[in-house]
Amino acid sequence: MRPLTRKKIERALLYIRAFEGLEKAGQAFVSSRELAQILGLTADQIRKEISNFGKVGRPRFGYDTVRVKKVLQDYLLKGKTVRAVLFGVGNLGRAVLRYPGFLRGKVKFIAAFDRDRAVIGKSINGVRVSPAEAAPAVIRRTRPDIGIIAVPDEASQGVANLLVKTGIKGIVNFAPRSIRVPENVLVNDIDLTIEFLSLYCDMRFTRGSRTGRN
Amino acid sequence: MRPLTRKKIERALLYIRAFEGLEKAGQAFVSSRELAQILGLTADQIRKEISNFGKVGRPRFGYDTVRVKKVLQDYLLKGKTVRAVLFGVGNLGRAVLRYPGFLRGKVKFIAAFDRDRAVIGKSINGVRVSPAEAAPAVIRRTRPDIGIIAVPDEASQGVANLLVKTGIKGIVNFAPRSIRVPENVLVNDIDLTIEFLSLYCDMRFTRGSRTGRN
DNA sequence: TAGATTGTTAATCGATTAACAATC
DNA sequence: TAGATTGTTAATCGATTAACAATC
Repeated sequence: MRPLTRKKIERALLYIRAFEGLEKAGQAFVSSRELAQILGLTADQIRKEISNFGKVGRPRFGYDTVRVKKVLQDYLLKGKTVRAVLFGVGNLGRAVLRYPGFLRGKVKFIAAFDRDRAVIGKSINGVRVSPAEAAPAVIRRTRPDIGIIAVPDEASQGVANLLVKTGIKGIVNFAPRSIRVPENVLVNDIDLTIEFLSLYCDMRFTRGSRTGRN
Repeated sequence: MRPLTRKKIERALLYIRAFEGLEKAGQAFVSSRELAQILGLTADQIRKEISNFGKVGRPRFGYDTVRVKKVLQDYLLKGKTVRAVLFGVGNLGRAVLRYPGFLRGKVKFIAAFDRDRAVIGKSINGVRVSPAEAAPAVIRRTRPDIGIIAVPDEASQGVANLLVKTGIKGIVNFAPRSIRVPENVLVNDIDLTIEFLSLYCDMRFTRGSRTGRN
């Protein structure tokens, strides 16, 4: 199997999410056509993409929600939980720590850091906030998978440098400023302003409709 | 000029962001090579994409940060501010209302709605929280451009239906569940779990590096 | 068997990369 | 003028759509 692109990974995770919902609703099988309806994609695309993971569907029946979900999960996550550390416990940082989707999901925060005395020492959703200076030692000891940057713009590059230095290989960056990292570190930028504005611009350019980020 | 794809719109907004930063730093010109460094893209790509907007660069000098920023902004936003309404004033909703990037940016919240008595009537960052029942009337009167869904999963489709009924044509959906909308309504899904997990999966598949969502 | 639905191959489309001629 | 940097054309690559043969 060829290494998946980011886009294919995202969509595979979307399928997992859909299978989970169907499983919870007690639906044992789903056709590519029904999945397409649910996700706002085309049946062709779904069949093609799921077939990346083997012949997991059954003609005449569709996909076994429980089984295929498991196949995708095993391939993408191998049962692992993604362990994350957060920098910046402001409004956005707190919302991330309290985000209910991570509970069902496979993301777990193992530490949070801030420079503000007012939040240091507090626990948010079970995660203790430590002073930023403690970060290198904590990270070297606990070996998290990814780091989340939710600090003000000006501080983002500094945090990125720190994360890189401690050996972190993946960063989610909520700060609306590009950070520089070495070749072998992956960054996922989430800029809320761009997310909102791009939708609006797209509305004014597009004829038909498109859903999601596709 | 052909209608831009979502991806090209997003990148144009990224260029605007970069030009703003350079302008603020007092830099009058920037080359495609330097921009590429800053944004983690290639110079070729940047030149090609900016040339969509006309011959706005100067050989030997590069791009006039102030002027080119203005060209892109005029084309994409025509000086407009995007007026948004929020549904769901939980942790994530509050973080969105207080997000500092929107101030500099072109996004303005004109109303927020919730079902929880505890938050109704409060003002968050200058935006008053109204009961969900008031939404249709407020939206019909104030005509916002986009609606933001930050309610629990189970309520997301209901809010989407309400938004569609009032004539909203663009929705940012933070709920980790796909919503169904008519063809002519655009949805931008932001699922934090998928954002985090896709980065992690990508780390485990990728050889080299890639930045952002490209 | 007949029919529905998958898996796969071919065709189209858009995005990225590479190369170079145009230009200040 | 010489040289650097843009704008544009051509080549490659990946993603999407369409069509259909394989399969239960």
